Amino acid sequence: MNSLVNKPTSREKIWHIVNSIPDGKVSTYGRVADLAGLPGRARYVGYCLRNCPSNIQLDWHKVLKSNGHLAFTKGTEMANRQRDLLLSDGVTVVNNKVTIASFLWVPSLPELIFTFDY
DNA sequence: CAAGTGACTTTCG
DNA sequence: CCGAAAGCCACTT
Repeated sequence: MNSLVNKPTSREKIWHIVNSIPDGKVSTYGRVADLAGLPGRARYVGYCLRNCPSNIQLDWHKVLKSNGHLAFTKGTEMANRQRDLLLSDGVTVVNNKVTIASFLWVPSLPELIFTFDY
């Protein structure tokens, strides 16, 4: 069946998944890639977050490394910004790191499917 | 077209 | 826990 809308590009899929992460939850580069249908493309997720148009709103701060660490070196301006955004979402950040076991977003299949609006 | 570059991940010591 | 190595792939030079 024909779709009425254009196919999203890979980076649009990534942005969509990132913005689907609920407040108070986090995900990882690798998982975002998987959920966007781009397995093995964790580095590309990082690329897309760094190079996103400044006019779109993106919850980039909810994306962490696979071990829960922020992607930025502790103490850097970006790390501090990300920490503050996470804290204001209710996510605990200790030593530049989030306890993945407590805050990882694990959507059910229906929840994932309905992140897409038709 | 070849080579360098990552907001990455996993494995191994 | 830390670092190195290898795998990864889009993008830039």
